[in-house]
Amino acid sequence: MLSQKTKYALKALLYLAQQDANHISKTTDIAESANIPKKFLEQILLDLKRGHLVGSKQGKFGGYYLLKSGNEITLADIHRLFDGAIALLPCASLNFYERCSDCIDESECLLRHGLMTIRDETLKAMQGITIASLVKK
Amino acid sequence: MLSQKTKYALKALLYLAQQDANHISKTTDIAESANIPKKFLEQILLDLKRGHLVGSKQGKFGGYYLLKSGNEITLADIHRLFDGAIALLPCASLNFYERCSDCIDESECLLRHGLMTIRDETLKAMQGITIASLVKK
DNA sequence: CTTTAATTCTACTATTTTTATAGAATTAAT
DNA sequence: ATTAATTCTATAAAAATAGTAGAATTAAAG
Repeated sequence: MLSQKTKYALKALLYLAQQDANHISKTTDIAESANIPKKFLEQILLDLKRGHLVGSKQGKFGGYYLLKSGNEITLADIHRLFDGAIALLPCASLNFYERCSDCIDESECLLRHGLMTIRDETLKAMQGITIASLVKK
Repeated sequence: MLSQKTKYALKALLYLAQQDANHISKTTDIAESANIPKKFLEQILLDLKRGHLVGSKQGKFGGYYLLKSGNEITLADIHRLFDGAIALLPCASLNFYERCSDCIDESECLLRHGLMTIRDETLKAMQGITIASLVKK
C-alpha cells in the first residue's frame, strides 16, 4: 500500500500537471485544492524538489512547478522516492537491494526468485502509469 | 513490501510443502529450519490456521500440516491474509475497499482509476506465484 | 492418573515508522 | 522596510510492526 505521503505527493503532482505552462503554484493552493495538511505538504514538496521532479521559486509570488513533463513522471518514480523499493523484499530489489538478515543462504532462498518475477511485472505496470496518463482520465 | 510476518509465513508454508505427505511438523522444527523466532512463529501458524491454509494436531506429537496443496496457495492469498490489500490504496481494493478519508469526491479522483489498473496486473502476477511454484526452484 | 510435549490463547512491551505540527530562518518582490 | 512565499530543523503524537511471556489446554504413553 502507498503511504499517505506518497498519495499526497501524487495528488500534488497531478495538481501541478493541470496548471498552465509556466504557472507557479503556492503550497497553500495545492493544499486546499487537494485536501492535504499544508505543513505536511511543504515537506513533501521539498522531497519532490530533492528528487528533481519539481522546481521552486522562493520569496513573494514564489511556489512550485513541474520540472519534467507529466509523461516523464511514472508511478514507479514516486513510489521509489517516498515508499522505497517496488520489490516485495529488499533482497529482490533492483534499487534498494539489501540482504535479508534472517536469511541463511540467499542463493538457496526459494522465495527470492519468485519475488523477482513479481517485481518485474509490477515495475512494468507502474512504469506504464504516469502523471500525464492519470490526468487524461 | 512484505512485512516480516508475511515473509515468515511464506517460509513456514514452504517448509511444510517440502515435507512428506501426512507428515506433521513441530513449530520448533519449522522455526529452526527457517530461522524464525519461535514464539512469533506460533502466532503466525495460528493465523495460517484461522485462514484455513494449515491444519494442526494438538498435544504430544502434534504440530502443523498443509490443508491445501501447494499449487492452491498463491502469494496473493498470503499477502491478503497478513498484509491486507493488494491494491496501492484502499479505495482501489477489491477485498479491502475503504473510502479515502481525505478524498472529496471519489468519482472525480484521478488516482483511483490508474491504481485499479495496477491492482489488476499485480494481482494477476501474485496469483501466478504459488507455494508449489516456489518450491520447484 | 501422571508425566510429557505439543498447540492455543491472551496480554503485554519495545521499537520503528508514519503522520503530522511548530517555529525560526531565508529569500525575493514591491 | 514590508510582505509573502519557501526552506530548514526539531519535535511529538499515533499507529503499526515485531517480538516476548506465561498460563491454559490437549493428547499420547507409561
